[in-house]
Amino acid sequence: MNSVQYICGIVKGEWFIMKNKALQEQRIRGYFIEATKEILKSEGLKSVSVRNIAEKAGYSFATLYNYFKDAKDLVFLCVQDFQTECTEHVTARSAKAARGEKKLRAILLAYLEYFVQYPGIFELFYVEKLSDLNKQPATAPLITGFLDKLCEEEWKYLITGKTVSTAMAANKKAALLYGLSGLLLLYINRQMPAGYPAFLKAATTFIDGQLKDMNA
Amino acid sequence: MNSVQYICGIVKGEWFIMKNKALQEQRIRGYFIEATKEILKSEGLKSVSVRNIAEKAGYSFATLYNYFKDAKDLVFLCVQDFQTECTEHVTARSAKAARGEKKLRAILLAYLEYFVQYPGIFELFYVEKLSDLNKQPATAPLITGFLDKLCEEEWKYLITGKTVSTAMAANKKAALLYGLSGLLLLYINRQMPAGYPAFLKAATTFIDGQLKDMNA
DNA sequence: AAATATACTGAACACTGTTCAAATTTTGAA
DNA sequence: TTCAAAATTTGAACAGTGTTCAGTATATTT
Repeated sequence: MNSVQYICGIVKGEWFIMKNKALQEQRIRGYFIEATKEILKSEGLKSVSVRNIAEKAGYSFATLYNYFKDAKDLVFLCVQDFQTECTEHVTARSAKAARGEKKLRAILLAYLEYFVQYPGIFELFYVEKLSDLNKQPATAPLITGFLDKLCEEEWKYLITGKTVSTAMAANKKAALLYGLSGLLLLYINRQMPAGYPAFLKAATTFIDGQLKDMNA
Repeated sequence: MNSVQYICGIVKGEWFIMKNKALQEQRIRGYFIEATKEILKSEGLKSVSVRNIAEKAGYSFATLYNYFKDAKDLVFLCVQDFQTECTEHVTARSAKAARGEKKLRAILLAYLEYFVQYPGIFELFYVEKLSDLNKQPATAPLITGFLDKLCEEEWKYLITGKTVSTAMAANKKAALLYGLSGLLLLYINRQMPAGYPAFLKAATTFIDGQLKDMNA
Protein backbone atom coordinates (compact mmCIF):
# COMPACT_ATOMS: atom_id res chain seq x y z
CA MET A 1 0.00 0.00 0.00
CA ASN A 2 2.11 2.88 1.19
CA SER A 3 5.80 3.02 1.81
CA VAL A 4 5.66 3.92 5.49
CA GLN A 5 3.96 0.70 6.39
CA TYR A 6 6.39 -1.31 4.38
CA ILE A 7 9.33 0.46 5.98
CA CYS A 8 8.08 -0.52 9.40
CA GLY A 9 7.13 -3.98 8.18
CA ILE A 10 3.53 -3.21 9.06
CA VAL A 11 0.56 -3.75 6.72
CA LYS A 12 -3.14 -2.81 6.89
CA GLY A 13 -4.47 -2.37 10.43
CA GLU A 14 -1.62 -4.07 12.21
CA TRP A 15 -0.82 -1.00 14.21
CA PHE A 16 -4.01 -1.45 16.21
CA ILE A 17 -3.29 -5.12 16.61
CA MET A 18 0.14 -4.35 17.97
CA LYS A 19 -1.42 -1.88 20.37
CA ASN A 20 -3.96 -4.48 21.51
CA LYS A 21 -1.21 -7.00 22.01
CA ALA A 22 0.72 -4.60 24.18
CA LEU A 23 -2.44 -3.80 26.15
CA GLN A 24 -3.28 -7.45 26.71
CA GLU A 25 0.28 -8.14 27.69
CA GLN A 26 0.20 -5.33 30.22
CA ARG A 27 -3.05 -6.66 31.60
CA ILE A 28 -1.58 -10.11 32.18
CA ARG A 29 1.52 -8.57 33.73
CA GLY A 30 -0.90 -6.70 35.96
CA TYR A 31 -2.55 -9.92 37.12
CA PHE A 32 0.82 -11.27 38.20
CA ILE A 33 1.80 -8.03 39.90
CA GLU A 34 -1.52 -7.82 41.73
CA ALA A 35 -1.15 -11.42 42.91
CA THR A 36 2.36 -10.71 44.14
CA LYS A 37 1.25 -7.58 45.99
CA GLU A 38 -1.51 -9.52 47.72
CA ILE A 39 0.89 -12.20 48.89
CA LEU A 40 3.45 -9.62 50.03
CA LYS A 41 0.92 -7.72 52.15
CA SER A 42 -0.72 -10.78 53.66
CA GLU A 43 1.70 -13.67 54.06
CA GLY A 44 4.87 -11.66 53.46
CA LEU A 45 7.97 -12.15 51.38
CA LYS A 46 8.60 -15.68 52.62
CA SER A 47 5.42 -16.94 50.92
CA VAL A 48 6.27 -15.41 47.56
CA SER A 49 7.00 -18.28 45.18
CA VAL A 50 6.61 -18.72 41.44
CA ARG A 51 3.89 -21.31 41.90
CA ASN A 52 2.04 -19.29 44.56
CA ILE A 53 1.95 -16.13 42.46
CA ALA A 54 0.91 -17.96 39.30
CA GLU A 55 -1.93 -19.75 41.04
CA LYS A 56 -3.30 -16.48 42.45
CA ALA A 57 -2.93 -14.89 39.02
CA GLY A 58 -4.79 -17.77 37.36
CA TYR A 59 -1.94 -19.04 35.21
CA SER A 60 0.58 -21.83 35.22
CA PHE A 61 3.87 -21.14 36.99
CA ALA A 62 5.61 -21.51 33.65
CA THR A 63 3.61 -18.65 32.16
CA LEU A 64 5.21 -16.25 34.64
CA TYR A 65 8.50 -16.69 32.82
CA ASN A 66 6.92 -15.43 29.59
CA TYR A 67 6.31 -12.05 31.22
CA PHE A 68 9.05 -11.69 33.82
CA LYS A 69 12.64 -12.76 34.17
CA ASP A 70 11.88 -14.39 37.53
CA ALA A 71 9.85 -13.91 40.68
CA LYS A 72 12.31 -11.37 42.10
CA ASP A 73 11.92 -9.21 39.05
CA LEU A 74 8.19 -9.29 39.59
CA VAL A 75 8.50 -8.56 43.28
CA PHE A 76 10.50 -5.42 42.66
CA LEU A 77 7.86 -4.15 40.24
CA CYS A 78 5.64 -3.85 43.29
CA VAL A 79 7.97 -1.28 44.79
CA GLN A 80 6.44 1.67 42.92
CA ASP A 81 2.91 0.69 43.91
CA PHE A 82 3.86 0.32 47.56
CA GLN A 83 5.70 3.63 47.44
CA THR A 84 2.59 5.47 46.24
CA GLU A 85 0.58 3.69 48.91
CA CYS A 86 3.13 4.67 51.55
CA THR A 87 3.20 8.23 50.24
CA GLU A 88 -0.58 8.44 50.57
CA HIS A 89 -0.39 7.16 54.13
CA VAL A 90 2.34 9.64 54.99
CA THR A 91 0.60 12.67 53.45
CA ALA A 92 -2.64 11.77 55.21
CA ARG A 93 -0.95 11.32 58.56
CA SER A 94 1.13 14.49 58.27
CA ALA A 95 -1.51 16.75 56.74
CA LYS A 96 -2.46 18.49 59.97
CA ALA A 97 1.09 19.17 61.13
CA ALA A 98 2.43 22.71 60.94
CA ARG A 99 4.95 23.25 58.18
CA GLY A 100 8.63 22.92 59.01
CA GLU A 101 10.15 20.72 61.67
CA LYS A 102 6.76 19.63 62.99
CA LYS A 103 5.66 18.36 59.61
CA LEU A 104 9.02 16.72 58.98
CA ARG A 105 8.66 14.88 62.26
CA ALA A 106 5.14 13.76 61.34
CA ILE A 107 6.32 12.52 57.94
CA LEU A 108 9.15 10.50 59.44
CA LEU A 109 6.91 8.92 62.07
CA ALA A 110 4.26 8.05 59.48
CA TYR A 111 7.00 6.53 57.34
CA LEU A 112 8.02 4.28 60.23
CA GLU A 113 4.37 3.50 60.95
CA TYR A 114 3.81 2.20 57.43
CA PHE A 115 6.72 -0.22 57.49
CA VAL A 116 5.91 -1.45 60.98
CA GLN A 117 2.44 -2.25 59.70
CA TYR A 118 3.85 -4.05 56.65
CA PRO A 119 7.19 -5.61 57.64
CA GLY A 120 7.17 -7.60 54.40
CA ILE A 121 7.32 -4.35 52.44
CA PHE A 122 10.26 -3.14 54.52
CA GLU A 123 12.00 -6.41 53.69
CA LEU A 124 11.28 -5.90 50.02
CA PHE A 125 12.57 -2.32 50.11
CA TYR A 126 15.72 -2.71 52.15
CA VAL A 127 16.55 -6.35 52.84
CA GLU A 128 15.67 -8.49 49.82
CA LYS A 129 18.60 -8.83 47.47
CA LEU A 130 18.13 -7.34 44.03
CA SER A 131 18.40 -9.80 41.15
CA ASP A 132 20.92 -9.10 38.43
CA LEU A 133 18.31 -7.57 36.14
CA ASN A 134 17.01 -5.33 38.89
CA LYS A 135 20.50 -4.18 39.67
CA GLN A 136 20.76 -2.53 36.30
CA PRO A 137 17.84 -0.09 36.32
CA ALA A 138 17.02 2.53 38.89
CA THR A 139 15.40 0.18 41.41
CA ALA A 140 18.00 0.70 44.11
CA PRO A 141 18.10 4.51 43.72
CA LEU A 142 14.30 4.51 43.62
CA ILE A 143 14.27 2.85 47.02
CA THR A 144 17.08 4.77 48.70
CA GLY A 145 15.75 8.06 47.37
CA PHE A 146 12.24 7.42 48.58
CA LEU A 147 12.54 8.99 52.04
CA ASP A 148 14.24 11.99 50.47
CA LYS A 149 11.31 12.44 48.13
CA LEU A 150 8.83 12.20 51.00
CA CYS A 151 10.68 14.94 52.87
CA GLU A 152 11.72 17.01 49.85
CA GLU A 153 9.08 19.71 50.21
CA GLU A 154 9.69 20.23 53.87
CA TRP A 155 13.46 20.47 53.51
CA LYS A 156 12.95 23.01 50.73
CA TYR A 157 10.66 24.98 53.01
CA LEU A 158 13.20 24.96 55.83
CA ILE A 159 16.08 25.90 53.52
CA THR A 160 14.31 28.74 51.71
CA GLY A 161 13.05 29.98 55.07
CA LYS A 162 16.70 30.16 56.20
CA THR A 163 15.85 27.91 59.13
CA VAL A 164 18.55 25.49 58.05
CA SER A 165 21.50 25.54 55.68
CA THR A 166 21.69 23.36 52.59
CA ALA A 167 24.76 21.55 53.91
CA MET A 168 23.14 20.90 57.28
CA ALA A 169 20.01 19.65 55.57
CA ALA A 170 22.04 17.20 53.49
CA ASN A 171 23.72 15.84 56.61
CA LYS A 172 20.48 15.53 58.52
CA LYS A 173 18.75 13.90 55.55
CA ALA A 174 21.45 11.24 55.40
CA ALA A 175 21.52 10.74 59.17
CA LEU A 176 17.75 10.31 59.25
CA LEU A 177 17.79 7.85 56.36
CA TYR A 178 20.49 5.74 58.01
CA GLY A 179 18.92 5.99 61.44
CA LEU A 180 15.38 5.11 60.42
CA SER A 181 16.60 2.23 58.25
CA GLY A 182 18.58 0.84 61.17
CA LEU A 183 15.75 1.47 63.59
CA LEU A 184 13.32 -0.51 61.41
CA LEU A 185 15.86 -3.22 60.74
CA LEU A 186 16.54 -3.78 64.42
CA TYR A 187 12.89 -3.57 65.42
CA ILE A 188 11.56 -5.83 62.67
CA ASN A 189 14.41 -8.35 62.52
CA ARG A 190 15.79 -8.32 66.05
CA GLN A 191 12.84 -7.25 68.24
CA MET A 192 14.85 -4.33 69.53
CA PRO A 193 13.49 -2.38 71.22
CA ALA A 194 10.94 -4.90 72.49
CA GLY A 195 7.35 -3.81 71.89
CA TYR A 196 5.85 -1.03 69.82
CA PRO A 197 5.66 1.58 72.60
CA ALA A 198 9.38 1.22 73.27
CA PHE A 199 10.05 1.39 69.55
CA LEU A 200 8.02 4.57 69.22
CA LYS A 201 9.90 6.13 72.12
CA ALA A 202 13.23 5.21 70.58
CA ALA A 203 12.09 6.59 67.24
CA THR A 204 10.90 9.93 68.60
CA THR A 205 14.02 10.30 70.72
CA PHE A 206 16.19 9.66 67.67
CA ILE A 207 14.24 11.94 65.35
CA ASP A 208 14.03 14.77 67.87
CA GLY A 209 17.72 14.35 68.58
CA GLN A 210 18.50 14.80 64.91
CA LEU A 211 16.13 17.73 64.34
CA LYS A 212 17.18 19.50 67.54
CA ASP A 213 20.30 21.49 66.77
CA MET A 214 19.93 22.12 63.05
CA ASN A 215 20.57 25.85 63.17
CA ALA A 216 24.33 25.55 63.41
CA MET B 1 31.76 -47.64 96.26
CA ASN B 2 30.75 -44.28 97.64
CA SER B 3 27.33 -42.81 98.03
CA VAL B 4 27.84 -39.82 95.76
CA GLN B 5 28.04 -42.02 92.72
CA TYR B 6 24.91 -43.87 93.68
CA ILE B 7 23.03 -40.67 94.32
CA CYS B 8 23.77 -39.54 90.83
CA GLY B 9 22.79 -42.90 89.46
CA ILE B 10 26.38 -43.42 88.40
CA VAL B 11 28.39 -46.51 89.05
CA LYS B 12 32.10 -47.26 88.82
CA GLY B 13 33.92 -45.13 86.25
CA GLU B 14 30.84 -43.88 84.46
CA TRP B 15 31.61 -40.31 85.36
CA PHE B 16 34.61 -40.37 83.06
CA ILE B 17 32.57 -42.00 80.36
CA MET B 18 29.94 -39.31 80.60
CA LYS B 19 32.72 -36.73 80.40
CA ASN B 20 34.19 -38.41 77.33
CA LYS B 21 30.83 -38.51 75.69
CA ALA B 22 30.35 -34.80 76.27
CA LEU B 23 33.84 -34.09 74.99
CA GLN B 24 33.34 -36.10 71.83
CA GLU B 25 29.98 -34.53 71.29
CA GLN B 26 31.45 -31.06 71.63
CA ARG B 27 34.19 -31.96 69.18
CA ILE B 28 31.68 -33.01 66.53
CA ARG B 29 29.59 -29.92 67.17
CA GLY B 30 32.81 -28.01 66.64
CA TYR B 31 33.39 -29.60 63.24
CA PHE B 32 29.96 -28.47 62.10
CA ILE B 33 30.42 -24.99 63.50
CA GLU B 34 33.83 -24.64 61.86
CA ALA B 35 32.40 -25.76 58.53
CA THR B 36 29.58 -23.27 58.82
CA LYS B 37 31.97 -20.45 59.67
CA GLU B 38 34.11 -21.25 56.65
CA ILE B 39 31.12 -21.16 54.33
CA LEU B 40 29.82 -17.94 55.87
CA LYS B 41 33.13 -16.15 55.42
CA SER B 42 33.80 -17.38 51.92
CA GLU B 43 30.62 -17.98 49.94
CA GLY B 44 28.29 -16.17 52.33
CA LEU B 45 24.96 -16.94 53.89
CA LYS B 46 23.33 -17.91 50.59
CA SER B 47 25.58 -20.96 50.28
CA VAL B 48 24.83 -22.22 53.76
CA SER B 49 22.81 -25.41 53.39
CA VAL B 50 22.46 -28.53 55.49
CA ARG B 51 24.15 -30.65 52.83
CA ASN B 52 26.94 -28.11 52.23
CA ILE B 53 27.82 -27.82 55.90
CA ALA B 54 27.70 -31.57 56.50
CA GLU B 55 29.97 -32.30 53.54
CA LYS B 56 32.57 -29.80 54.76
CA ALA B 57 32.28 -31.25 58.26
CA GLY B 58 32.77 -34.79 56.95
CA TYR B 59 29.37 -36.15 57.94
CA SER B 60 26.07 -36.94 56.33
CA PHE B 61 23.50 -34.14 56.24
CA ALA B 62 21.28 -36.23 58.49
CA THR B 63 23.93 -36.29 61.23
CA LEU B 64 23.64 -32.53 61.57
CA TYR B 65 20.17 -33.00 63.03
CA ASN B 66 21.60 -35.17 65.81
CA TYR B 67 23.57 -32.19 67.11
CA PHE B 68 21.55 -29.13 66.09
CA LYS B 69 17.90 -28.30 65.71
CA ASP B 70 18.53 -27.06 62.17
CA ALA B 71 21.05 -25.15 60.07
CA LYS B 72 19.84 -21.76 61.36
CA ASP B 73 20.51 -22.83 64.90
CA LEU B 74 24.02 -23.77 63.86
CA VAL B 75 24.52 -20.53 61.97
CA PHE B 76 23.67 -18.43 65.01
CA LEU B 77 26.19 -20.35 67.10
CA CYS B 78 28.82 -18.69 64.91
CA VAL B 79 27.75 -15.27 66.17
CA GLN B 80 29.91 -15.42 69.31
CA ASP B 81 32.98 -16.50 67.36
CA PHE B 82 32.54 -13.74 64.82
CA GLN B 83 31.99 -11.23 67.60
CA THR B 84 35.28 -12.08 69.22
CA GLU B 85 36.97 -11.90 65.83
CA CYS B 86 35.36 -8.53 65.17
CA THR B 87 36.33 -7.35 68.63
CA GLU B 88 39.93 -8.28 67.96
CA HIS B 89 39.87 -6.41 64.68
CA VAL B 90 38.35 -3.36 66.33
CA THR B 91 40.77 -3.27 69.27
CA ALA B 92 43.72 -3.66 66.92
CA ARG B 93 42.53 -0.91 64.62
CA SER B 94 41.67 1.51 67.43
CA ALA B 95 44.67 0.81 69.68
CA LYS B 96 46.64 3.86 68.61
CA ALA B 97 43.78 6.35 68.91
CA ALA B 98 43.75 8.78 71.82
CA ARG B 99 41.17 7.99 74.46
CA GLY B 100 37.78 9.66 74.24
CA GLU B 101 36.04 10.80 71.09
CA LYS B 102 39.01 9.93 68.89
CA LYS B 103 39.05 6.32 70.06
CA LEU B 104 35.28 6.07 69.84
CA ARG B 105 35.49 7.23 66.24
CA ALA B 106 38.19 4.67 65.49
CA ILE B 107 36.15 1.89 67.06
CA LEU B 108 33.05 2.75 65.05
CA LEU B 109 34.98 2.93 61.80
CA ALA B 110 36.73 -0.38 62.48
CA TYR B 111 33.33 -1.89 63.25
CA LEU B 112 32.05 -0.78 59.84
CA GLU B 113 35.26 -1.98 58.22
CA TYR B 114 34.77 -5.50 59.53
CA PHE B 115 31.26 -5.90 58.22
CA VAL B 116 32.12 -4.39 54.86
CA GLN B 117 34.87 -7.00 54.59
CA TYR B 118 32.43 -9.78 55.55
CA PRO B 119 28.98 -8.82 54.29
CA GLY B 120 27.78 -12.35 55.03
CA ILE B 121 28.46 -11.80 58.71
CA PHE B 122 26.50 -8.55 58.65
CA GLU B 123 23.62 -10.49 57.11
CA LEU B 124 23.89 -13.09 59.84
CA PHE B 125 23.97 -10.45 62.58
CA TYR B 126 21.23 -8.10 61.44
CA VAL B 127 19.30 -9.49 58.48
CA GLU B 128 18.90 -13.26 58.82
CA LYS B 129 15.70 -14.14 60.61
CA LEU B 130 16.11 -15.92 63.92
CA SER B 131 14.59 -19.38 64.11
CA ASP B 132 12.09 -20.12 66.85
CA LEU B 133 14.68 -21.79 69.05
CA ASN B 134 17.08 -18.89 68.69
CA LYS B 135 14.35 -16.44 69.57
CA GLN B 136 14.22 -17.85 73.07
CA PRO B 137 17.78 -17.35 74.32
CA ALA B 138 19.79 -14.18 74.34
CA THR B 139 20.87 -14.29 70.70
CA ALA B 140 19.04 -11.11 69.68
CA PRO B 141 20.23 -9.09 72.71
CA LEU B 142 23.71 -10.48 72.16
CA ILE B 143 23.70 -8.99 68.68
CA THR B 144 22.04 -5.67 69.39
CA GLY B 145 24.20 -5.14 72.44
CA PHE B 146 27.42 -5.87 70.59
CA LEU B 147 28.22 -2.34 69.45
CA ASP B 148 27.45 -1.08 72.95
CA LYS B 149 29.95 -3.51 74.38
CA LEU B 150 32.61 -2.45 71.90
CA CYS B 151 32.16 1.19 72.91
CA GLU B 152 31.43 0.59 76.61
CA GLU B 153 34.87 1.52 77.90
CA GLU B 154 35.07 4.72 75.91
CA TRP B 155 31.64 5.91 76.93
CA LYS B 156 32.53 5.23 80.55
CA TYR B 157 35.70 7.26 80.09
CA LEU B 158 33.79 10.19 78.59
CA ILE B 159 31.08 10.07 81.25
CA THR B 160 33.40 9.84 84.25
CA GLY B 161 35.53 12.59 82.69
CA LYS B 162 32.39 14.77 82.62
CA THR B 163 32.88 15.25 78.89
CA VAL B 164 29.37 13.96 78.32
CA SER B 165 26.29 13.30 80.43
CA THR B 166 24.86 9.84 80.95
CA ALA B 167 21.60 10.78 79.22
CA MET B 168 23.40 12.26 76.23
CA ALA B 169 25.60 9.18 75.99
CA ALA B 170 22.54 6.92 75.95
CA ASN B 171 21.00 8.95 73.13
CA LYS B 172 24.18 9.01 71.09
CA LYS B 173 24.76 5.30 71.64
CA ALA B 174 21.32 4.55 70.25
CA ALA B 175 21.67 7.00 67.37
CA LEU B 176 25.01 5.49 66.41
CA LEU B 177 23.66 1.94 66.57
CA TYR B 178 20.69 2.82 64.37
CA GLY B 179 22.76 4.90 61.99
CA LEU B 180 25.57 2.41 61.49
CA SER B 181 23.09 -0.44 61.04
CA GLY B 182 21.25 1.53 58.38
CA LEU B 183 24.46 2.66 56.77
CA LEU B 184 25.67 -0.93 56.42
CA LEU B 185 22.27 -2.17 55.31
CA LEU B 186 22.02 0.40 52.53
CA TYR B 187 25.62 -0.01 51.43
CA ILE B 188 25.63 -3.81 51.43
CA ASN B 189 22.11 -4.43 50.16
CA ARG B 190 21.40 -1.36 48.03
CA GLN B 191 24.83 -0.18 46.86
CA MET B 192 24.20 3.18 48.45
CA PRO B 193 26.40 5.09 48.49
CA ALA B 194 28.08 3.62 45.40
CA GLY B 195 31.68 2.59 46.04
CA TYR B 196 33.71 2.22 49.21
CA PRO B 197 35.24 5.73 49.19
CA ALA B 198 31.77 7.30 49.07
CA PHE B 199 30.63 4.94 51.81
CA LEU B 200 33.57 5.90 53.99
CA LYS B 201 32.84 9.57 53.47
CA ALA B 202 29.19 9.07 54.37
CA ALA B 203 30.20 7.08 57.43
CA THR B 204 32.69 9.63 58.75
CA THR B 205 30.26 12.48 58.08
CA PHE B 206 27.56 10.66 60.01
CA ILE B 207 29.78 9.64 62.91
CA ASP B 208 31.36 13.07 63.25
CA GLY B 209 27.92 14.64 63.04
CA GLN B 210 26.78 12.50 65.95
CA LEU B 211 29.89 13.00 68.08
CA LYS B 212 30.06 16.74 67.38
CA ASP B 213 27.73 18.46 69.84
CA MET B 214 27.74 16.03 72.73
CA ASN B 215 28.48 18.56 75.46
CA ALA B 216 24.92 19.82 75.75
C1' DA C 1 -11.02 -24.46 6.30
C1' DA C 2 -6.08 -24.99 6.55
C1' DA C 3 -1.79 -23.28 7.72
C1' DT C 4 0.81 -20.63 10.63
C1' DA C 5 2.01 -18.05 14.56
C1' DT C 6 1.40 -17.20 19.39
C1' DA C 7 0.46 -18.34 24.08
C1' DC C 8 0.15 -21.59 27.58
C1' DT C 9 1.26 -25.64 30.20
C1' DG C 10 3.05 -29.65 32.80
C1' DA C 11 6.82 -32.85 32.90
C1' DA C 12 11.46 -32.97 34.25
C1' DC C 13 15.70 -31.60 36.60
C1' DA C 14 18.42 -29.78 40.23
C1' DC C 15 18.24 -27.81 44.19
C1' DT C 16 16.34 -26.94 49.23
C1' DG C 17 14.98 -28.86 54.40
C1' DT C 18 13.41 -32.59 57.22
C1' DT C 19 12.15 -37.21 58.99
C1' DC C 20 12.78 -41.97 59.92
C1' DA C 21 13.89 -46.68 59.59
C1' DA C 22 17.74 -49.25 58.46
C1' DA C 23 22.77 -49.96 58.57
C1' DT C 24 26.88 -49.30 60.92
C1' DT C 25 29.85 -48.55 64.72
C1' DT C 26 30.81 -48.44 69.47
C1' DT C 27 30.37 -50.28 73.86
C1' DG C 28 30.65 -53.31 77.84
C1' DA C 29 29.65 -57.60 80.04
C1' DA C 30 30.43 -62.54 79.78
C1' DT D 1 37.91 -62.29 72.63
C1' DT D 2 33.11 -62.69 71.57
C1' DC D 3 28.74 -61.13 71.05
C1' DA D 4 24.48 -58.84 71.96
C1' DA D 5 22.76 -54.43 73.17
C1' DA D 6 23.07 -49.53 72.80
C1' DA D 7 24.33 -45.55 70.40
C1' DT D 8 25.45 -43.26 66.25
C1' DT D 9 25.49 -42.50 61.43
C1' DT D 10 23.28 -42.72 57.18
C1' DG D 11 20.63 -42.52 52.77
C1' DA D 12 16.09 -43.08 51.02
C1' DA D 13 11.91 -40.61 50.75
C1' DC D 14 8.84 -36.62 50.84
C1' DA D 15 7.53 -31.95 50.21
C1' DG D 16 9.00 -27.91 49.05
C1' DT D 17 11.85 -24.45 46.04
C1' DG D 18 13.31 -22.26 40.84
C1' DT D 19 13.91 -22.97 35.99
C1' DT D 20 13.79 -24.90 31.25
C1' DC D 21 11.70 -26.82 27.32
C1' DA D 22 9.05 -29.59 24.29
C1' DG D 23 4.50 -30.28 23.40
C1' DT D 24 -0.48 -28.70 23.49
C1' DA D 25 -3.94 -25.50 22.81
C1' DT D 26 -5.53 -21.21 21.22
C1' DA D 27 -5.68 -17.41 18.05
C1' DT D 28 -4.68 -15.35 13.65
C1' DT D 29 -3.90 -15.11 8.85
C1' DT D 30 -4.09 -16.88 4.49
